[in-house]
Amino acid sequence: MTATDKSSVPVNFDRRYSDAVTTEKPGLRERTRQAVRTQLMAVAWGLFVEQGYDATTVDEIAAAVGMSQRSFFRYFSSKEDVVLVKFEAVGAMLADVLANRPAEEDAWTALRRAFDVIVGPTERDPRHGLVLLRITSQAPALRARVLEEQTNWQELLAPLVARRMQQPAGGDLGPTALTAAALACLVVANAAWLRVDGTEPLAGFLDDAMRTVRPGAF
Amino acid sequence: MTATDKSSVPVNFDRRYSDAVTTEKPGLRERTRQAVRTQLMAVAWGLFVEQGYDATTVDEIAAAVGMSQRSFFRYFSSKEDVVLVKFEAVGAMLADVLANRPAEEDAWTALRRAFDVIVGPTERDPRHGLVLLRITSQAPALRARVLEEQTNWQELLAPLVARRMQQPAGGDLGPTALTAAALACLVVANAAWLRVDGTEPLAGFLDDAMRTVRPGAF
DNA sequence: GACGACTTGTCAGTCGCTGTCATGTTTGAC
DNA sequence: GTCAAACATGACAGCGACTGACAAGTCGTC
Repeated sequence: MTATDKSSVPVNFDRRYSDAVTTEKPGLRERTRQAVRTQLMAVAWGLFVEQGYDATTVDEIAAAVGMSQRSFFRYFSSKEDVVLVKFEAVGAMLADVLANRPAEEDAWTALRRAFDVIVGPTERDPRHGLVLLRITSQAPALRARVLEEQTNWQELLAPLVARRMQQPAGGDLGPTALTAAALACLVVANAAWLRVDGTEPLAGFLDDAMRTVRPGAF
Repeated sequence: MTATDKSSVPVNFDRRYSDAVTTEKPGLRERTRQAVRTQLMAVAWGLFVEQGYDATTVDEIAAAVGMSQRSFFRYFSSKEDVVLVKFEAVGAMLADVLANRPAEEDAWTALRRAFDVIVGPTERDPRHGLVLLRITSQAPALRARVLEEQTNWQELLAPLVARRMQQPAGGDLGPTALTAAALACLVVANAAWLRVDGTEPLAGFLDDAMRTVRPGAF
């Protein structure tokens, strides 16, 4: 996925924030840490689905994996974070796909194709995506945070979009705006898809939305 | 920004029908309540500007107006609410202006013109808008909530946008998407404007953003 | 085997927020 | 004018998210 590092960082030196993708040689400690994190997420997710996000306390989650509440917060910076990490990964994937789209493809089409990273899985099995959307839409604070996370995607994608647009003037506002518009379409499409409980393909909604905003594109 | 409410209605309009209809008018109690609310907002705002949103506790705000913390929460449902009410008013104003734009104006242009409700005041005096943006961007949870509030605007505006678009098919997804895209442009423009500290006109940023998303419009 | 890096639990405390109860104070009916 | 219902407030207790500090382990390395 990311071509960042495999050995550039000293083995055990302040790894607290580094957990983007599962690397292969992070050392035993880091791997157990990842394992705990994963387990924590799984358990938390189960509880969220079962009884709702708000109704689930951090104490419960911690107890369910047999650790103290304090330790939970050593793995996740907040309760919201447990959900948000799922979205952070998506941002990186979007950027990756977008960067590898054919150079001659126009920005809007490339964005649409990048979104296939999200659309694809929902067609193979919509359940996971639906659960994710349902949980995030039930708690207002969480919903808000997800929205904010998507503006982070914006910053990731905008530079890649800029490369596909020929307008050196005007700063990077144009590319950012176009990216933001595309992401807005994604959000709208997701909402529509959730509203019909995934019974109609997400791709259709997304196409509708993006074609309406830019008629004539793809 | 300042919500000069329905002051167009004569002061003692309901006086003569007061016993015939259930009073929708302020009434003394409701007016003192509004007064307290306003004072609370003013004081809170001062503290936010002075020492930051996160660094200001609800206890402080309450003490500054001489009431208990408990009573603060009888006027605002949350600390965030003190800031958010400023945005709720804007949504209504946008809808109002949009509804009154000439019917033959296309949707995108009408949206741009509606945004003048926001842009206008920033040209007369950018300070208020800048402070608002600065406060809301410094606290992540708050920023997220503002973003969410803007999706509420979306629901307000989308039906009005729909009327300006000729495509009965496809449900209301198209209008919603277009509205969301326009709002995304607004957000992006605001961010750019904040980044230059208001030294360049917001209108320019907004025009750039919206023209990039829909070339050829207005 | 000892040292240092790392992890954990416990405890105490802050802050946002809520329910409840016991006081006034206001309002509206009689 | 009186009185009861309606409302506003403060005080108190409590929950849940989150944090800092400390002490007690665990584990890899030299």
